[in-house]
Amino acid sequence: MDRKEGLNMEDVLGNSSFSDYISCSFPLQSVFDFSCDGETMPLGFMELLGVQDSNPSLFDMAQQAPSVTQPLNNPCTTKIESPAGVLNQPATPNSPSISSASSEAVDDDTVKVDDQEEDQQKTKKQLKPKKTNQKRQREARFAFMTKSEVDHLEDGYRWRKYGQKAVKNSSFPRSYYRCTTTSCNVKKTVERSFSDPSVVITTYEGQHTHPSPTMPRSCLAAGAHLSSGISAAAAGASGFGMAVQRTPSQYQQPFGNTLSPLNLGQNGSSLNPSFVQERRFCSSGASLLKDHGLLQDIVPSHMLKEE
DNA sequence: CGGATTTGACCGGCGC
DNA sequence: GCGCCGGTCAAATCCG
Repeated sequence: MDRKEGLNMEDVLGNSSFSDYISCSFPLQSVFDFSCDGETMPLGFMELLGVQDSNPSLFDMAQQAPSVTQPLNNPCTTKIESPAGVLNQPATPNSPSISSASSEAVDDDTVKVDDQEEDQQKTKKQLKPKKTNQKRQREARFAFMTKSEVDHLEDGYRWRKYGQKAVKNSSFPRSYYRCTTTSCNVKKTVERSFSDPSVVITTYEGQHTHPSPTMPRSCLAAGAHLSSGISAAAAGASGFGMAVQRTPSQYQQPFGNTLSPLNLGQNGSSLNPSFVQERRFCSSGASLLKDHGLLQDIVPSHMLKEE
């Protein structure tokens, strides 16, 4: 839709893939690296990403954190690229462009959507006259990369695929998903990196208006407990605090537990650190694996048995 | 049978 | 103005 975003993406990527971009373009830009093997706690991706507007945590820390750069396919590693870094902007994690843009995008849209959607759905069914004047405003987007063999990663929410398109400059199609919960207009697109087919690029758009159907409170607490202030603040403040991006280890290449979030922001220049949180299951994180009750919600039972 | 997925058509925005 | 492209719709199909 917004060509701009496509262009932004392309601007960001150039002719290369996200992975190239991530691993090459900003090797020294604020990168979180949470290793499961070392002393570092396996900080859940969820917690890392669940950052909202005025919340300083993630991107603030992204700027302050020591830049530990590791190869993309470092085992059991979560990387978060600072959006500021991503766009090669001055390190101003709390800059107005970040917070204002994100809140605007979110708040505006949630209001508009109600309004427009009604309108829209009435009219659309009669041969889609669609919106007239108003440019459609898009929700803030947030993309990240996951090294995974499966395209559609479980994230605790239920998604319905509503489209698939071939992507220019890529031999892999892009899939479009929408949250199945009524009144929740979160969307996500999933595509594979052209240059590195093992990398899945997931782009979320919008905010869930409901808790994750598979996310128990205890997990949130546990997540907050596991990680320090960053996660607690992040999970609490985020509209997506309840969202869970799970990446069942059994889906992934043993060496490929890599997630590289990219915040695309509302228009590419402003960044919205809203949302998705990822809870990852590292082989060493036995405690995290205990909650089979949860797992059963999102992981087919036969997979659990295989563990 | 109901829900999810597939897939071709359609639409709007943007660049040339 | 035109063509390209991303995003969405919706009928057809699949699947449990």
